[in-house]
Amino acid sequence: MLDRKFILENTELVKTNCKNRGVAVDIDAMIALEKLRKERQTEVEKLNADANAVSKMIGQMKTPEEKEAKKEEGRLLRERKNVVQTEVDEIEKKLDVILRGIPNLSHPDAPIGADDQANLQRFLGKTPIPTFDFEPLDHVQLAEKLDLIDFEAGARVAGAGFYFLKNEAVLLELALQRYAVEILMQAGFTPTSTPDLARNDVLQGTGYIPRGPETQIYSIDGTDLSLVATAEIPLGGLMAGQTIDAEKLPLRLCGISHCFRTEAGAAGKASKGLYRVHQFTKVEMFAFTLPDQSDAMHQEMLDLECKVFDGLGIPYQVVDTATGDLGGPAYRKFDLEAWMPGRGNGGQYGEVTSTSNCTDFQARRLDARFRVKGEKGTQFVHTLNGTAIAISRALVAILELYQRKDGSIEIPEVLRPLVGKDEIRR
RNA sequence: GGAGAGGUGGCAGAGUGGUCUAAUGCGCGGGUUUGCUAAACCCGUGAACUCGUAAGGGUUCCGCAGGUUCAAAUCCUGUCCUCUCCGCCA
Repeated sequence: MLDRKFILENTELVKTNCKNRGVAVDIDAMIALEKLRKERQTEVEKLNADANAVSKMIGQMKTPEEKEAKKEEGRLLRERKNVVQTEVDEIEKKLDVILRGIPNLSHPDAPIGADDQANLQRFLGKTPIPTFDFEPLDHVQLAEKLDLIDFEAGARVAGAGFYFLKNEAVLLELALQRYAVEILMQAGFTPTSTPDLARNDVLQGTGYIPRGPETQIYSIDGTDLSLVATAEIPLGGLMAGQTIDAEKLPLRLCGISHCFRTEAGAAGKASKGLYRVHQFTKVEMFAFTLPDQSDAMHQEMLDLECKVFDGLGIPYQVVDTATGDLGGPAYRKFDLEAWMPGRGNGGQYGEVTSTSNCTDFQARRLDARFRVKGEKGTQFVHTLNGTAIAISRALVAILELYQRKDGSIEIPEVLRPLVGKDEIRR
């Protein structure tokens, strides 16, 4: 959510930004509403002051008749106040809807445009794309052969999009978490394992919308809880409503959680096997920073993501996401797309991480502030998030990249001590 | 899950319908006194929004949301959280 005052003072900038992001919002309607709200609010305050004055007088009235007359006067004033107040509340609601639809500002260096492939700045990781002297299998075939994933059992138990990891896939899942957390701890991130459910107001604070036709979120019937789509949700909620000492910033956290996504409308897409599933495990970075620290923190998160994937020997490209593809909260977003030999026809890049600088957009909704010692007042913190490792997609890349001609799979070197094996073979 | 108690400023803690503009203490900031420090004494001390060039003013906030009333920290309802006891449980 953007600051109202900011929108009023920078109308053209906000309009241009909405256009760049492909979001249609009627800023002029919002400004008109805001003006109307102010007028009505002043009216409410006047009526309120008058009514309070009457209330004070009631105590001093001598005769019951005088008291009754004053009470009546007060009643009338309150009634009128309530009418105008209701009007104010309604305007406020409308304003809120518009305000929540306005996306964050965009980083000046973020490529402008809607088609995300056109003018992106990219760079590649350390590992070159491998060539195979045989026809590589995709991860579904590999997992079948080596008894690593049971999609059918997953479907029987929970429906399509669910799966059982088995055997070395489980060891890989554990190892990948340990590996990622180790790197993050060395970088000063406090590891957490988060609730997998969160209150709906926390979801909304982080910019996720529970319920509704477009939602990606599973909600628990009869409660105001939802399954989290990422640890970003509970980690953002961690500081909701809090005021942090500026000295404690930046605050680096990482969370291990299960992630649940309905993937509504995703059916039929290139989403075979583990690539697009309803549940997976993820290690997520999250940071609360001072406003002037967030750009550097964003770079730090990107560097860590690269470190994770360079370490695993996975080839990838970094994408500086174009404005039209940023979503609501992000000011700038970098994605890592790993090379997946079994994807598409002869291999394709597939998104494996995403790191966003949300500036104060989430913080405003979450009401997460900081205070500088000795200074008056508070300001909103900046929040950032980034995937350290999403197990399901990392598994796709690892299984497909590390397959050998004889059908076995080599374990990436950094994971060997954690898995306790060099290869997967039957 | 059952029974009970409770949520008030940075903290502790008073306040049970109208001078609450929230007592008091601690903490914190400043000052006086003073070889130094401490003590003592004095003054000040929350946040959000908003008006004003400023000095300063206004509105809202007693977990949260509703309700009753001319008037709510105070009464009522719901809800969240905390604590104690019982039950259940990995």
